Amino acid sequence: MGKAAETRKILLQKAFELIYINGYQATSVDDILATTNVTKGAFYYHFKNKEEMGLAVIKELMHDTMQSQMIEPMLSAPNPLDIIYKIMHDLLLETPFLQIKYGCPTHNLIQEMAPLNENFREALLEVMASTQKKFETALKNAIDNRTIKTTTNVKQVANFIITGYAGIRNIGKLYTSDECYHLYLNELKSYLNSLRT
Amino acid sequence: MGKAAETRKILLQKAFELIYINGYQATSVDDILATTNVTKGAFYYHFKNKEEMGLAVIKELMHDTMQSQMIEPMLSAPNPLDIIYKIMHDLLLETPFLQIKYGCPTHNLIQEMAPLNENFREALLEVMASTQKKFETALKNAIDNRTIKTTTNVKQVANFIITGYAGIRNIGKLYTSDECYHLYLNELKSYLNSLRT
DNA sequence: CTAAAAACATACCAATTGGTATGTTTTGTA
DNA sequence: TACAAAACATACCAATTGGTATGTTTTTAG
Repeated sequence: MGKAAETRKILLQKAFELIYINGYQATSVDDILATTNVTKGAFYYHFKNKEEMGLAVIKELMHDTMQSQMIEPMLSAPNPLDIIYKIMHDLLLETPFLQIKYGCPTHNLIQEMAPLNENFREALLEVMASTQKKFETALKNAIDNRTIKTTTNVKQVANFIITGYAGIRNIGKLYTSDECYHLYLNELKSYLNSLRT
Repeated sequence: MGKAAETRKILLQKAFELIYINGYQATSVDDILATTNVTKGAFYYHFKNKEEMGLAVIKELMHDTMQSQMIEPMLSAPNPLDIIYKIMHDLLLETPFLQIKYGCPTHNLIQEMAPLNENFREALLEVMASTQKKFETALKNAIDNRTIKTTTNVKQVANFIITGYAGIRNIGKLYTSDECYHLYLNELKSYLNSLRT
């Protein structure tokens, strides 16, 4: 990677981290510059404005992260239902970067920016649409496996599962322990079992 | 209500609406003043600072609204399970003030403010804790009714249901139609049925 | 090596922010 | 009615914001 591309990557990475903690609007360009030792000239050389940078964070960083966090486990699936549970479990309890207090970067951004900015909404929609597709594929496999009922509405169930994750990342912010995560995971397991043949 | 109390109420109500649309941090005191024809002097007579006003919105407005939207339907419950579904249905599809695009005021504030400000977190936790208690009571009634399994973990199920609502209010922001709400409600119905004896 | 383009650095700016200082008006009460 | 306190109004301020103008340095291509 060239030096310029490196600078750009550093900016995106640090912006991502700050946005995760403080939100997009509350993260100032100056904040990003202060924590990267990059200057304003460099920033506005790489990005037309703050919005373009924010969109690049979604399209170039979050999209790929989401994919690698979903695709890889989803492919090596002996039992799709167990894998779905494991993904949720690992995402909630075994991913140190993601903290209960700060929730999920993607759903934070959806909550804050989707209503405010159409470009953000569309970029985030793409991230979530491709994630949902992965779940739907896993569920189709589970149908073929005869693991779950053939009458299962895979789109509906995938939507329900993702919705639950988005929700617990929200509710979790109210608490100071991971108890509610465990509570959620237990009931998720029951729910997933209710799908079985 | 005295005139001063009226002014205070107007400020809280308009602040609530603006915060719902734009978020707490993005809603400036000047915005609130401009849309209420109240002056800055009056604002800072009624509230020590912006934070105190925000907390008053939660404690004096949102808490009561949430209660009346939950308690009343929850009490007149012939079948608790059906009532839970109806509450969700009405909240999502029959409450004009709440728009898909802007989600739910409470969960918006949780997402934005809980990690940033301990006072907000605690105030919001109280709102959600009392809401969850209502659901737990309804579920206990459903157990006594023999509607749902006696082995049901009411706390866990209540948490799961609320979590789903928080989630769909988040995911819904990505879309321009209420299709995903219907999708969610359909699967919620299936899930609730899976709880039955 | 050299010129031009890419990459970065510095200094600045107008607008907006939450908040304050210092008033004036209104209201309750003796 | 008198007067003090409550309620409100106006003018200001320092800090922060995203962004720009105008540089200098570093790469790259011929």
